[in-house]
Amino acid sequence: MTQKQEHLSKNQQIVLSIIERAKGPLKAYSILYNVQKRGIKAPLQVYRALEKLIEAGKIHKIESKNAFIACKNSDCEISKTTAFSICNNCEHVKEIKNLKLSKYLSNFADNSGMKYKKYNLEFFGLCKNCKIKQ
Amino acid sequence: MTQKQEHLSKNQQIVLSIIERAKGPLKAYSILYNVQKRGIKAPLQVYRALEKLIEAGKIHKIESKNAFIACKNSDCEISKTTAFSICNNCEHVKEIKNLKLSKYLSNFADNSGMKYKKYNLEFFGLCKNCKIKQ
DNA sequence: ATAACAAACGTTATATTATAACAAATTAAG
DNA sequence: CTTAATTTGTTATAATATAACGTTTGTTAT
Repeated sequence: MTQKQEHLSKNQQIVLSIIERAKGPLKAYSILYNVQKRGIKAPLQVYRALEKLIEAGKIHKIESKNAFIACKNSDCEISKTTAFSICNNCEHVKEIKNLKLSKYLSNFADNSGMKYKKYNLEFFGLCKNCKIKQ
Repeated sequence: MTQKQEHLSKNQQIVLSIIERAKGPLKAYSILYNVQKRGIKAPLQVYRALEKLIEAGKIHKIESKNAFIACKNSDCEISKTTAFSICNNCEHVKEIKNLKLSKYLSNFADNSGMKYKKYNLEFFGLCKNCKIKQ
């Protein structure tokens, strides 16, 4: 029962709620714009909250987009292993939850003698909808 | 024999040669600093060269670091599928060339109906050297 | 409760990364 | 050659992210 169920601070809660309500990944300055009515005025306040939320596994950063998305994988406790599918057309992003994939990658070892504790995988392609339309 | 053996322009050659000589990934503004003696004066000249070099598969962007590294996988013709190992301590970055891994990921399909043509995978951990020292 | 410490906050300034817009020069293709 | 496409040079500016500092709030141990 020693869940890392962090208590979230006020700013962290505000930022998280914006990200959770969003349909897709949000950029930091777009978050900032959205939370100004709630008293958060400066970029740094947003970035600090983002940092903590990432540590807590509540959100992930989509590196190729510099954007942030809520974690839907409730069982990835600290979620150091992430995979996303990204549509090149409509920009839709979805976290991939696939046990085989995550096992495969978590156990991956090459001949470098390096053991990996963390990875981030971003797949790109056309989503079902956009494939039809084109 | 229809290799996409692009002719590289002057600026593209200059930027590529800097990246190829480097021991690790280089940041755009560090590249800029390195090529100023060769007549490239502005960020945009560097970014334009980087863009073309990525398209040509000569270099890759390490998204988590906003840095650029030469492609050592001579057989990845356009290299839309990339994997890297990154040491969290010494920051050493190495492109992973592993046929099983690339086959596995290239063939990966989840239930979303999305077919992936491109991916980028970044593994994090401690390299052999840093593991010993700690 | 309160002292001691850690975490979060607010604020200003600034660093870092990346692109827009436009005109001139160079290169490739018919 | 000449037309089209690409690359270049240049200035300005947008977008993303962190440094530094002092204050406030929250936690823990006595």
